[in-house]
Amino acid sequence: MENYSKQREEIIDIMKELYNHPTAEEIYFLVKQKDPAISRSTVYRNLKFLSDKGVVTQISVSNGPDRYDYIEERKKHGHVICTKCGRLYDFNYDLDIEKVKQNIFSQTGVEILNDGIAMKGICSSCKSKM
Amino acid sequence: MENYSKQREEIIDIMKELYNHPTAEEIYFLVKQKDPAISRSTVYRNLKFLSDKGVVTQISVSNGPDRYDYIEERKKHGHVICTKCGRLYDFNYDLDIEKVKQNIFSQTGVEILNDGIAMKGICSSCKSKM
DNA sequence: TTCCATGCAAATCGTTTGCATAAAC
DNA sequence: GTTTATGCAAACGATTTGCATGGAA
Repeated sequence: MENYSKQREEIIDIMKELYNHPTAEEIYFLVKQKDPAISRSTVYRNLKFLSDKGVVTQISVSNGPDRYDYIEERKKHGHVICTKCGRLYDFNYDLDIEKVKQNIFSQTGVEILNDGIAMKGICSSCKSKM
Repeated sequence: MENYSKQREEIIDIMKELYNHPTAEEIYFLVKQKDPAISRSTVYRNLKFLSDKGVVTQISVSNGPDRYDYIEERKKHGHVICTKCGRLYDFNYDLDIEKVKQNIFSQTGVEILNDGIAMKGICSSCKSKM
């Protein structure tokens, strides 16, 4: 996995346009509109490749398919998922995040990735229904 | 799902003893040693039930089965996973986490759960191999 | 002309479901 | 007795894999 391919370029192009954390399946259908011959496994293979390369983030959510996010350097952010409705929200990093990262590093030796912050909680609309 | 059952009690008992974020499969085999007749689906059903009830936490990790953690009130902690080797580490909450939670709440309206903090990063041993 | 990526279908993994039986209330 | 939980096996969704073909270096 190092060579150019038309399909990989198409996948990256689509990812750049999307801001809603699409699933592999959603990406597959969108790319398919431009390139009907593309196969599902090419999409999965490339998403894995791209997340290894740090081009996209893979967000694994409970009880559902993984979501993907194109990483823009200028927009570092974390993700929060509502455990009731499954909705995924972005949030921007603040100063305190850096302190938390350092604390975790000193406790565990793990260096948190720039996109590696994911939280679980309950969103306001779900909370109001309880 | 509200009644007592021997199987559910056995699952909870096992969970209380484990501190290594076992998978459903691992829990199944451990309970099976005490109760060979128990079925896999009973384990899955009860883990889901218990995580809905807030007795255990469900931790979803990329490219692998979910992990479960018995929640002890006195030991609130978050989880960090190394994206290279998949090892899962605990870390304890600090003061700054509260500030981060508040910031996220004001940005998104999502209230972070006590066990809802999961991070991704690279652990020291994987980093040294790069 | 060698290596890497693709498309297809089958396989795999983790988990959920339908249904008959058994246990709780 | 009625409800709820279990065990089994089959179904399921998401993802991965083997293999033959096609494209890139």
